[in-house]
Amino acid sequence: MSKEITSRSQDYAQWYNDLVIKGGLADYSAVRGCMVIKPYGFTLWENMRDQLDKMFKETGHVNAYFPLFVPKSLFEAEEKNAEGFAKECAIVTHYRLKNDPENKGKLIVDPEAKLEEELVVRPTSEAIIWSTYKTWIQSYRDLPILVNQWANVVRWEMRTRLFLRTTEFLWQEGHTAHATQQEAVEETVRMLDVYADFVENWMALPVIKGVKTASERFAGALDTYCIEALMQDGKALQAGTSHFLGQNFAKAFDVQFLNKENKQEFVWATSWGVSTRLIGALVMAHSDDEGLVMPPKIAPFQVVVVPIYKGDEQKEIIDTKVKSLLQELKLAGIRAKYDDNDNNRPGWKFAEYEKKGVPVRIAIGARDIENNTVEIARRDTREKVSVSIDGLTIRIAGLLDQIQQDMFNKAKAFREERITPADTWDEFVDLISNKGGFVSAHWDGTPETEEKIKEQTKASIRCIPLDAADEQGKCILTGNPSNRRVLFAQAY
RNA sequence: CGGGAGGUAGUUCAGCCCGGUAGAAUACGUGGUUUGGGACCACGGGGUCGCAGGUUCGAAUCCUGUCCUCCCGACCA
Repeated sequence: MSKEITSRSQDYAQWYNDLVIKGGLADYSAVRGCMVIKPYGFTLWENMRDQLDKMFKETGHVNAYFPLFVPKSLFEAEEKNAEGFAKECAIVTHYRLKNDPENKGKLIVDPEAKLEEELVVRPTSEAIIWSTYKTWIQSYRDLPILVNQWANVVRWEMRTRLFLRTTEFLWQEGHTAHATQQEAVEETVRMLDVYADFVENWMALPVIKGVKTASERFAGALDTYCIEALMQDGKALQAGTSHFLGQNFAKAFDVQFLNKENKQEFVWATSWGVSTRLIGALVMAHSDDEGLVMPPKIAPFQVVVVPIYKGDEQKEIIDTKVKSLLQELKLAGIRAKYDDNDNNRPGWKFAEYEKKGVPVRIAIGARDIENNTVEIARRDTREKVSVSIDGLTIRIAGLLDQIQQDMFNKAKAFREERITPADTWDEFVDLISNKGGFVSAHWDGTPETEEKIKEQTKASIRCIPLDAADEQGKCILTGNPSNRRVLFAQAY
């Protein structure tokens, strides 16, 4: 990698950190690799969570909650899954502290309180959930089980980044059990579609649906489906995954049911998840140098109203106007905030809410009262217009829709611009290192080739797109035959 | 776990090379003037300089050790 790109990516990391921290979403915590999600960031997460939860319920799922701790013996039951996560597990070995006899006021782990069996802090919940499902399932009449849980998980990563890769993170994980393979595959694809729908229509972020190659597959899955998004620095980000687990977990945990023919069968499984990483995707995809840009549909505040006044008299008149305006906005289902804090001046507030990415700002001052107008500024384009206060709510509602749509279109145009076909190795290398984005190229289907390409270019196969057309071609590296193109990119 | 940078006021950092009364900006508190793109004045509170040793009359500064953080790499959602 060239020096220039290295420094550019360093700048990008700085830009990203500033956005997250100064935008008020999150901050570093005192705990290694963990972050504090601040109220503004958590409200965003809640909005995302509520919508996803609604979509899960619309597709027949229910929520439940399983333990944080997984006994090691359960964890190791599904071999591939255990192996895949073994290197990044936090483990509870003791259950008690005691006073340090040699160091007053300090505590040490009580060696007497060693656990007979260590507890793994879940990096994912397949093991604990499937050991439970065993007790829930006897007959085909118990199927399907369509359960989701909202939870935290812990993965002891070497290096962390706010939202994108923290030691502890929040997510949802769906775990379903089915009587047939076909049903399970359908479920896997259905949930991938739900994710794509959510990310595109609520987060205004276009994604590519695809299947992972064997080496990128979830540990223990037969197939991993994914949605891949493109960030503004040209790197790809896996935004969500949906796994077809086959009968692996059923066999590992001995989950069988009696079918209609009175025969024992292993159940078929899926799991799927998205995490607070989506917030990282949102930040990297939409923000500009002024700060965050929130898609209206999930923005913590959709509208902020800033009063501009001299003296209490003007303030009172504005207050009255704004009060009825806020009421109207609320009735229309628009999340609005009135910032009449007297400690900060309007200019300060303008800058502040731009950093936070509030989609629409309404400024109202004495001049406006006189003319029966307000000033509307949209965050995404930073355009300002003065409009009549009559019919404002309808105008704002329309504007929010427009912003949502425009943000999606902008992100999509950016991505389309950066899906480039490559037919020779030189072309491929040039595109990956200089242009970035997705490079669509032929691959011979072997893990060895995939690995070599990754070593040489740092680009991995992000996915085999679901809509990839059959096309005869030659592998970009080996020249061996291939019958469709896959998408390569450098990734987070 | 390798490479780099860093730990000094709530925050961002200067001071360190060349040892000698701990600083700036910003944030915070009080009072006042302000308010259409990050206001200004006055006064004020706030730091055992990451931690532990060592050298020295004297250490933020030099030496040794140690812990932690960030960035890059490896690993990964």
